[in-house]
Amino acid sequence: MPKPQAKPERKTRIQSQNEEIILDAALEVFSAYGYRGGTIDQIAARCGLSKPNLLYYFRRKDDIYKAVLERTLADWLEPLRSLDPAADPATELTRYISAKLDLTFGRPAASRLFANEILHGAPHVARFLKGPLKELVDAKALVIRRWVAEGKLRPVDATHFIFAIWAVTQHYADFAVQVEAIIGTPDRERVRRAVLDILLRGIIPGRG
Amino acid sequence: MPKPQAKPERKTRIQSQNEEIILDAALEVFSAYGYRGGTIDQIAARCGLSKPNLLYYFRRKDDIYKAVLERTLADWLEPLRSLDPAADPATELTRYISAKLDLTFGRPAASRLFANEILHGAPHVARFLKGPLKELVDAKALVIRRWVAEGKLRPVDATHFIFAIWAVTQHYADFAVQVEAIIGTPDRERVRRAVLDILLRGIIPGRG
DNA sequence: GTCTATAATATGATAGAC
DNA sequence: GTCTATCATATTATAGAC
Repeated sequence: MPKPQAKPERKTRIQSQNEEIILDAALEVFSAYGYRGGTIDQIAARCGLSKPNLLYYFRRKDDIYKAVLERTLADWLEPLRSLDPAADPATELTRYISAKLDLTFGRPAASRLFANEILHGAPHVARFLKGPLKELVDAKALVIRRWVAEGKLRPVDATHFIFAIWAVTQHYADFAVQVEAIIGTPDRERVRRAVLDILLRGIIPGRG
Repeated sequence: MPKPQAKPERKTRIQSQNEEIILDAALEVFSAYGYRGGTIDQIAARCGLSKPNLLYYFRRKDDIYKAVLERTLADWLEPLRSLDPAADPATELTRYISAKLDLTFGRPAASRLFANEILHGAPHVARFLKGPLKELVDAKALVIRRWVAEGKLRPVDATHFIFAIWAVTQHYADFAVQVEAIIGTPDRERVRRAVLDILLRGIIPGRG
């Protein structure tokens, strides 16, 4: 959070704008080097502010990190949240996986920031994982189980299936340098087809 | 590498033993906090050596990190390497995926160390990725394509299928705190069955 | 080989002028 | 709000006694 000056005045446009610039730069730096590895100097340099000026907007390094992390969490839940129980499973799962891949390729830094946070024990988002995330996954696992019960989907371990979707899609952001080392810059449409095929062929009736 | 004293004497048992202890401690520290986040102090404290004493065995922090990373790379390739083209695909892929899961649950710190290294651009293992790893993946993708051509496996994008296996199996180590937040400590056998089912059902003939 | 002490550097954070 | 200068601390790494 930015420090409010004496009186709780409304933010100027300059302020909001600078905060955005800082958070964009912080996302790049923290996702590339980790929390400990990224420095305030780097972030300041990247957005053309002096270090003390940056620290005027965010008093401490930790505040910057929390802000950039929180900004990504909401977006992260959205695709799963919009999984519609009333619609056709094949359509919905295809849409969900495609949306996750769009995030992966469109905002790889956000994926890597989140991956880094989890990888190192989720010190800043433990509450988020055990609260909103768990609730959402539990709810959507129920949706999948209902689809299975209704015969619209072949039997599958719902929660682990969600984990598999996350793992496979985020892989192309989190392990991008490895993917690139092996196949060069991946063709997004080919990735999409391959991933949909691998994840869905076995459980969409009439597709196996 | 440990610094050889004046003459290239053979290592004493104490030396080799201490190096092992140091590398074990370093694996824990670096995998938990990242390269930058882990300190020599932490590693020294964890293995009961003084910091200068530790630096007698490995002159620089970077040397410790490289050593512990290299020690894991060979083991990481082994399961894929042993994929047998002459054997039955269903058996081989089941064995491979199970072996990966055994690594994930048996040595999660090693998985997280590697994940962290890749996540941050693979500064230390770029050559490994473009050399031995790429060669191995290319070779094993050919094996899978042959199986498909022989009708032993349904059509699948071989390389992306290997990526999917990596992603799904390593997820249980790299994102362990997230998994735990959602389902508690996972039951390994259930994970194994779920993962095998999700990854193989669609492409093993007669299993869909 | 192992220790204490310490140098050298990097980095988070603040003081105070403008 | 933004800057220069600087402090305080953490951390890598070394010197030199034992």
